[in-house]
Amino acid sequence: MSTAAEATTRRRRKDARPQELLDAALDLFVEKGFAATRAEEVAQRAGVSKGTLYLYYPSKEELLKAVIREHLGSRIAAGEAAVDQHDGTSADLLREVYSHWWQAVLASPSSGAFKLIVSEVRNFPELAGFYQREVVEPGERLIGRIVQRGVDSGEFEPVDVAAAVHSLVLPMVMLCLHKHSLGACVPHQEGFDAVVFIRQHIDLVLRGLARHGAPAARRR
Amino acid sequence: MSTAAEATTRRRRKDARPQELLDAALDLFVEKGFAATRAEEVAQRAGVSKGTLYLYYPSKEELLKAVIREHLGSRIAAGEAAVDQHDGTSADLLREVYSHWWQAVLASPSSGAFKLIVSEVRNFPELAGFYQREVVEPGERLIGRIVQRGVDSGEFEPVDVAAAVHSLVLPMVMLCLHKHSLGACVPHQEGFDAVVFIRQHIDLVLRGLARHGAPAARRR
Amino acid sequence: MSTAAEATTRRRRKDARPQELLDAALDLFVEKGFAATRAEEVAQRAGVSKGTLYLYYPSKEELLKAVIREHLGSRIAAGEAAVDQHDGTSADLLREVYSHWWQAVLASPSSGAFKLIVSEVRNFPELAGFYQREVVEPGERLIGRIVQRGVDSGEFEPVDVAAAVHSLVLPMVMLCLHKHSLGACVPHQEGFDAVVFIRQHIDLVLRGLARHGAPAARRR
Amino acid sequence: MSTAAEATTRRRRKDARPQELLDAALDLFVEKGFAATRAEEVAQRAGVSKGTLYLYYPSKEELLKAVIREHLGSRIAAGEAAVDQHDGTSADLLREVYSHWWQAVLASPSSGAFKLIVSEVRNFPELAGFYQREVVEPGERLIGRIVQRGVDSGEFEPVDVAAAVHSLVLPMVMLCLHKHSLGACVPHQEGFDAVVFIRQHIDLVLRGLARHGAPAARRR
DNA sequence: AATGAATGAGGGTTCATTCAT
DNA sequence: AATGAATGAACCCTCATTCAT
Repeated sequence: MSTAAEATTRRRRKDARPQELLDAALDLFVEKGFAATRAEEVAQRAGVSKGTLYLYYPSKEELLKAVIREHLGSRIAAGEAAVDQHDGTSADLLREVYSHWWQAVLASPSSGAFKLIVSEVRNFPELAGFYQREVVEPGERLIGRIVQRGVDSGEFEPVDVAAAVHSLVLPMVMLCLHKHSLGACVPHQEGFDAVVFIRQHIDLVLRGLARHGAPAARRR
Repeated sequence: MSTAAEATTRRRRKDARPQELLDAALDLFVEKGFAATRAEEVAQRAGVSKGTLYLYYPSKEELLKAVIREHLGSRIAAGEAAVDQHDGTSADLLREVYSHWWQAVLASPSSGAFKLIVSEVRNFPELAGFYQREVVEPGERLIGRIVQRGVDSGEFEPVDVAAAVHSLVLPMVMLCLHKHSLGACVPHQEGFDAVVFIRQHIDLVLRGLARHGAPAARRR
Repeated sequence: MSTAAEATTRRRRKDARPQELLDAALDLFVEKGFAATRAEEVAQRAGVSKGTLYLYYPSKEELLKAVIREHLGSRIAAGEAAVDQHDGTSADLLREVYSHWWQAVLASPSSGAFKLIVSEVRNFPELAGFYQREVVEPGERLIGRIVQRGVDSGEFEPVDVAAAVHSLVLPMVMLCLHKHSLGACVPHQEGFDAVVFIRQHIDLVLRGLARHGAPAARRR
Repeated sequence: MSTAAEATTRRRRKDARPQELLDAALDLFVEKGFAATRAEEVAQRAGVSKGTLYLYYPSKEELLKAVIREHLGSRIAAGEAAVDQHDGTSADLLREVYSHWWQAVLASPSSGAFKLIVSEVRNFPELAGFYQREVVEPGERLIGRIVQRGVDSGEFEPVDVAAAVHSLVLPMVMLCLHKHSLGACVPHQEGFDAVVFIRQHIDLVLRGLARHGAPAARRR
């Protein structure tokens, strides 16, 4: 093996470590909570020893913050573009962009990060500002723009936009929390499918938003 | 003070101990999480010594379970009666039962118990069954009955009742969680009032449920 | 046993703990150094468990500081009074006050505290100010007063007082250090007796200080 | 640079490694103590990596011993020759040999080795024999010979030679210790100059040793 | 020879729980 | 019943040492 290849092999492992540790940490922090997760467990799940964890993250707390940053760092940008380009109805826009996005989040490990925020903010108040800035505000702004667009075009009733946004978003977040709390404990309720529910919820809200006299939101 | 009076005072305090401990434990478990809360802190906040805590609860874990039992033990019965007796529209019934009830929950310390469930179920799976049995099922049954009533009477569209229930309930639970996580950390968002939102959310959902051709849900 | 007696028994142990811990800590810190001494060793030598140490001192470092404070806290006051009251020659005063004092120090566990200072000041610079203030300055001032008194009375040559003080004091401190370093490792050098040396050293220095033409310092 | 020159450079660096490591180790061990110094710090200060340290010394402890050997290995030989050749007064000899030698020691990094001995002998008793054999005994023998020479020649009082040697030597060792402990922490005491003190101390002791009737030790 | 990633034993500190008073 | 001193298992983190590259 050449020196370059050697270095590469070693490098490859080293480069992969932080991600492996973050993945392990997310799983365990979400499952057991930060305080109840031992640093060594995280290391073991990542396939390294206790000491190695500390080569990459200076403390368990910094590891938590890195996990949060990774999974809740701004991901809204893509959505913004979609909103700008869309030229159909606001109802379609919401159904497309929004329900797809939440399905993806729910299916991804990032869904657990919401539980982490809920469980740990009060112990690590720095997280509050980060979450507010990176998730809450851009998220509400994005959905708010869509709703406002519908109101402006006469497609929706002139509702309180912020409230409508909450009606749309809160159940989605709750689905994420549920997935990693009760949902992981009880046998799946027959007949409940989160993905189906997302669509149903949007439909219901869209019917609530629809302007009287305007055509009702189409069922697909 | 007479000896009898002293005895009475002491007795009263003694009788109050378990409740004081539960109150202190709820506060702290909700704020910091179960694992990050020290048994001694709970005792101190309840005004007793560490040892005394263990006279009333055999372990920190049992204390957690008692807290959960206290705050999430069946409270739905009252609602059931209201449903049976009501003879107005289902929309009114929903607004009444539901908005009053959630306002009460949100304002009470019990709101914190939802955060406890979300944060701790996976560490104490016994809680899952309890919560499912005592809260989820009766709660969904209650709201479900009201929605079904509206569908049956032709007041509501023939929607998927379970989905509508989730659309109604999930944001409420999320409000409880928010109150004890982010909401306790960031300065109150101007213009956001949970109680107002509850009404707005019901109105929105009721508009979504309303049968075409039927009169729209009245704004109050 | 009466309640008072009970309390007393328990209290007695509790009151004695800090001193027992300080004694154990002094021994071990002096012998092995601060960093090489384990907190648990200190606890064991004091006859308690690891956790108990932390009921009395919040950290190993605070334990070190308490040890230093205990053994190097101002003890010079007594000497001051003796100097004020003495009305014999300065040579006699020095022999009496000073050699007695150093014999006492050398025989006591406090002698080890000098080794602690030498070994640990650079890691705990707060100790420097304390030692300077509580030991170096009052000590040098005291001895300096005696020497100055002799110079003023014509008993001693008009020497550099500060230098003479160092000539007197440095070997004494060195004896303390030696006792707890080399002196604890090699078989006692035959013929070397620290107490005898203290007197010999004073005599030598006094002969060096003595004014020409004045009667030489008497040998005792 | 030619390959040959490169090889030379590398060789030169490689040859210098052990010395660079010893220098770094002395500095750090003296400053922070052996136990509180990390092997990696030593390597870093010597400009090599952690692993390289272990190519030259099999353990941190062996590094300590090498440091001690380097700085306290027999250096007294030069002094012995000076004593043999000297034909002036013993006082002059003492001043010359001794004051020069100690000034050199105090100014050199070797002064720190005394602190190392004091701090670490009890953890590494092998050091005790080495120090006794290489430093204490030859040093005391050398100074002792000079004093004895003065006594024999009638220049000095017939004092206890061993005691006089201690009176001469202990303050010097103490100066070395001071330099690397308190002296490194507190702002330099105004008016204190170790080199001046060395001369003052010799003068004082020589006056104490001087035979009555014999000419007093000259001030230089 | 040199590096530095990896290891894991070890040590400081915390805290649930016990129990003598 | 109430206390709080004491315990020791457990956990976070460090660092001497190893070894693949």
